[in-house]
Amino acid sequence: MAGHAHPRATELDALLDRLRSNGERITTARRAVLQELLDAPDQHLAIEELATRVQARNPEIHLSTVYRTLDFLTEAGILVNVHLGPDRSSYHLATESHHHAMCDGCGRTIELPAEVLDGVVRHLDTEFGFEAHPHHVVIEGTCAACRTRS
Amino acid sequence: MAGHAHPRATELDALLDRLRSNGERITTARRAVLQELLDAPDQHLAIEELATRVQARNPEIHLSTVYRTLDFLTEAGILVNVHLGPDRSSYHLATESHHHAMCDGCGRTIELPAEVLDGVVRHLDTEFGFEAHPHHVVIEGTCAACRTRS
DNA sequence: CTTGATGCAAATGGTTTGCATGTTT
DNA sequence: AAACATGCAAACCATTTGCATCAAG
Repeated sequence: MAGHAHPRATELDALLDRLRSNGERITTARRAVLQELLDAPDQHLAIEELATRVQARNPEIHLSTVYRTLDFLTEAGILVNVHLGPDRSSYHLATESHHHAMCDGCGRTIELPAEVLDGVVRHLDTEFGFEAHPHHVVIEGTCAACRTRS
Repeated sequence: MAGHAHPRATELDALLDRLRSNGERITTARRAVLQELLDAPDQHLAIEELATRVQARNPEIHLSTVYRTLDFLTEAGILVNVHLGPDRSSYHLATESHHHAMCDGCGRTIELPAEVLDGVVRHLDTEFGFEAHPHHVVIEGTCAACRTRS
């Protein structure tokens, strides 16, 4: 089949176009940060790790720029910040909302579809009049692998 | 009815007894921190707020001691640390596990019984082999009051 | 008296900011 | 050329730590 040569590049371009059409500028730092996030296996990266990867390819990008870029992209609605715990702030693309099952043992994270909380959302509405719009909720526990291991 | 004079004092004593029986020392700082937490309306306090209240009654207690005390009590299993967001770390008593509905509008928190997540827990087990033990999960949304206001 | 907790002050470290310079449009 | 992003270095600020002193058991 022809015409799907670089899926990552395509995704990146789509994001950059979104910025452009909002009148925002495309810079090396913004491109690099998005690129690394797209390339990351599960697309979740702690700031430190992200900065390391960005700087591996673009040593001129200063850490403060990474922070500013992250803020900018979050503000622009392209990224989302998830708090996996104290000092475990991580960013990923703001695609559909989803949740996280985080293993206490290995620290790994399983992505869960947004629907896993649908029941709870309904419950909160009828019971408390609370209109929940949970994004990136983190649920702790032990993953299958760590479970058998112990 | 006689004999229930100071419920708070009684609760405090129970906690202190727990420490004592573990061979831990009872100090002014520990007593003061627990006292403030017991006195707080919803028993959730950010560190800064907690420290302010503790020092209002015991000016000699240094901020670093508050930190050390919080760590100690958490280690001892008497307190739990909840992360309501970036820079919104708060502590409360480790009674039964429960969860939090946090309003984006007013920042207030509703306490939810642990059971609201039972369905999810079951789901994660059967679906992913993930043994969830969620403590103090935070679900964002809009509370009833803020809902009508807008 | 012994062990461990505290006050204080100094260090730490992640994040933010001011400003001059370089880029994007 | 104008507006904005970046590099750099310095400022910030919550949290931590070393050490001499004090208090609990």
